[in-house]
Amino acid sequence: MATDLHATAASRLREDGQRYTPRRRALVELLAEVDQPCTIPQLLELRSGMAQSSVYRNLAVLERAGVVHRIMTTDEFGRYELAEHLTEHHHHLICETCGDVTDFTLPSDAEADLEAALEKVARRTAFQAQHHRLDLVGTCPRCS
Amino acid sequence: MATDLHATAASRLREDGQRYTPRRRALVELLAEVDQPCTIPQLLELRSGMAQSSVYRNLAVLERAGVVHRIMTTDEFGRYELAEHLTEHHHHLICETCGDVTDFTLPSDAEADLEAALEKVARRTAFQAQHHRLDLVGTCPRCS
DNA sequence: CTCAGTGCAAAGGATTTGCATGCCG
DNA sequence: CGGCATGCAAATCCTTTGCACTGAG
Repeated sequence: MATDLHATAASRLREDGQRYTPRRRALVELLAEVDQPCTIPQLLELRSGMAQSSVYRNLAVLERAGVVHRIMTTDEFGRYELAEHLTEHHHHLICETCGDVTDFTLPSDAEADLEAALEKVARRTAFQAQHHRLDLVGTCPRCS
Repeated sequence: MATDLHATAASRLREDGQRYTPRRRALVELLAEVDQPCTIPQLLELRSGMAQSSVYRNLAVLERAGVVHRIMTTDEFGRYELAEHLTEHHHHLICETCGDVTDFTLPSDAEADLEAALEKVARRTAFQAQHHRLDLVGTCPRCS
């Protein structure tokens, strides 16, 4: 599992002409452990000792290689999570109070229906869709 | 139509203890005309003569009053659109190349199915959902 | 006269970049 | 050796804020 994760990450980076350095490995490991989208400050706190600029730079490299994904929620902070190739297709619960983001999945039939509907929209509008994004915005249990 | 728009905006502001000033009216008018989420630089260009700080401040006031809505896409720019009370429920096509955002709606049955599925998720996770957000991310016709 | 709204300029804060150093190939 | 990765510090860029001024009630 964890081996697969790093092997895949390494191979993606290699294809992009990049190395899988210890810092990059550490970031991937961290994101896998936390299992929810993280801000850079959070990552820095969890693994102090890494320069802030290195975190930004390495996450940018990992994103270009398709290993991680950057999401924007409702605030200004970018959040990073492992790319869906390394996890599974999911959506987000966004708490407007504390900013926390957690994952959820839709029953596969609902997901399939949604995809079919979006497919039609893309065709109708001549939009080249790469992926969709579905979030619930509100208040998480801890904040309500 | 346009009368309704301004009347509603004015009343919402009044309830919030705010006035419907010429600048605020101009912003609402602009957003209604453009009919797609706009960045502050775009608004400034369309209606030069307004101080940048006034645009930021007035949009913040309008947002608190529920007249406009601020969305984040994939970049750092906040984008504003009229609140759904003043338009209709819709979703977004986000172009990763040019950053442009356009609206689309789902067939009402698909929308209803989606809402039912999300309702279940909210109950299951004890998350107080205020609204949902669905976007297609990809490349717009002009950029592809 | 009072107080919110406005413009201008400066401050904030997340993110990026320049540069010197260190390390892997 | 050569070149990318890293740390540190300075620079950027969107956004917010302080302050003096103006205008409506």
